[in-house]
Amino acid sequence: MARDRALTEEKILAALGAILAEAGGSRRIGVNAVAARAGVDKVLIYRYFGGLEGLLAAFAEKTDLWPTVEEAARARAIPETDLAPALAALVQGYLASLRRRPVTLEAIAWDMGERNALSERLDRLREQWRRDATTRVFRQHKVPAKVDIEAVMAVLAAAADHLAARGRLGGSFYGVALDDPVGHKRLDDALAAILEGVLNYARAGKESN
Amino acid sequence: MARDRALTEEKILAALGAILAEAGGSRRIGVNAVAARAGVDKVLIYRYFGGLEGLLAAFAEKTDLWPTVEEAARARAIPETDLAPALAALVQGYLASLRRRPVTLEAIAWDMGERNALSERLDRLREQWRRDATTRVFRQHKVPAKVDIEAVMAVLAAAADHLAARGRLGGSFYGVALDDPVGHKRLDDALAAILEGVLNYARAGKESN
DNA sequence: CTCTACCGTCACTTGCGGGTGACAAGAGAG
DNA sequence: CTCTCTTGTCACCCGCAAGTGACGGTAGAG
Repeated sequence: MARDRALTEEKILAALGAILAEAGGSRRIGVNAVAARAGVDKVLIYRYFGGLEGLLAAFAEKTDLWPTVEEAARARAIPETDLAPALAALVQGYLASLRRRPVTLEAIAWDMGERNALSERLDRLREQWRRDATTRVFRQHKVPAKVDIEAVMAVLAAAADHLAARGRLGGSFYGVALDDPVGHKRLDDALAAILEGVLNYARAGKESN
Repeated sequence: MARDRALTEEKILAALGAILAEAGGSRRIGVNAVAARAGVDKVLIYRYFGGLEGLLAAFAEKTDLWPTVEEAARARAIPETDLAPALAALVQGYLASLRRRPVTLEAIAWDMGERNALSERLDRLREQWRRDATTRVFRQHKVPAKVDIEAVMAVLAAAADHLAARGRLGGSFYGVALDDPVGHKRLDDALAAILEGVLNYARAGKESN
C-alpha cells in the first residue's frame, strides 16, 4: 500500500522481533506468521530477504542482540581496583543484561536446538565479547598462572546463558528460584564467591589438584 | 502383524528413543516419524498412548534419562576425605555422565525451548538428584557457613547442562573446545579449581563482598 | 465351532506452512 | 502521454503431519 520498500522491510523485521520476543516457548517461527504479523504479503519476504534464512540473517545483523562489555560494566559499576570483584561485576552485569533481552534469550534457547543464521551470529558475538572483556579487564591485572581463567569464564558464561534463558519461563533450578530477586541475588553472590575463591585461593599458591 | 501389544508399545518407545538420540538439531518430533521408524501404524500411538504427549510422558517415565549420583560417583571415584575434591568429582562425573546420554542432551536442549511432558520429568529428576547429592556428600562434611553452597552448585550444574548440551553439536564456547578431550579436561580442572577456591577461601574466613 | 474383544492396516479428511506465478497499481523517465 | 520498473495483492500448488473412521484378521472364551 504505502509503496515504500524500506518501510516494508522495517515492518517485517519488527514483526519477526515481536514474535521472537513473545515466543516464550511457542517455537516455530514461520514465513506465514511473520508476514501476517507485519500485515504484509509473505511473498515480499522472499523478494526482499530471500526467504526465512535470509530474513534471520538480516535480523541478526541489524538487531542489538548481545550486551556490550560497556553495558555489562555500567550495569554493575566494575571496580577497577582488584581482579576478582571486577570479574564478578562483569559476569553479574552480563547475566543481568541477558535477562533484559527477551529475543536474545529466545535465540540462546533456539541455538541449543538447531543451527541457523542466528547461531553463527551468536558465535561471532560471543567471540567479540570475549575479546572485549579480555582487553578491558585482563590488561590491567595480573592473573595467577595456575588458573585457566578462560575456562573458568567459559563455565560461568555457560551458567549465565543457561540460567538466563531458562529463567525466562520461570521455575527454579536446583533449588534456586530463577524468576525472583532473591534467587537473582543468590546467584550473583555465588558468582562473586566463586571468582573471589578461585583467584585468591590460587594466588595463595596452593595446588588445586 | 505380531499381534502383541506389549511388543508394539516397546517398538514405538524404542523408535522415539532412536529418533531423539540422532536428532542432533533436526527438531520436530512427530507421530508420523515415530510410527514410520517403528514400522507401525500411527493410529496405534493414539490408541496406546493417547497421542504424542502421552507417548512422551510414557517415554520419560520408562527411560533412564538422568545419571544417578551413584553413577556420577563411579565415573570419578569420589574421594570421601575432603569436601572440595568430593564435590568436584561429583560435578565432573555429572558432566561426563550427561555427555554419554544423547537423548538426555536432546531433552535438555528441548527443555530450553518449550515445556512438555519431558520438562516436568526433568524437573523431578533434577530435584531427585539434588536430594541424593545432598544426603550423599553434605552429611559427612562441614560446609562453611558463609557459602551458599546450594547456589554455587546450581551455577555449576547450569554450566554442566549447558556445556554438555551445546557440546553435542561440536564447536567451542568462549574459547574452550567442547568436543575434544583437551577442552573437557580444561573444564574439569576449572570446576575443580572453583570448588577448591570457594570452599577453602571461604573457610579461611575472608569476607567475599 | 462361534462369538467377541482386541490388534493391526488402509484410506481418507483437514489444516497449515512453504513456495511460486500472474496480475494490478503507482511512480518516474523520456 | 507512454513505457517501464518497482511494489504490493491474489490465487494457487505442493508436501506433510495430525487426527479419524471403517474394515479385516486373529486369538481366546464359552
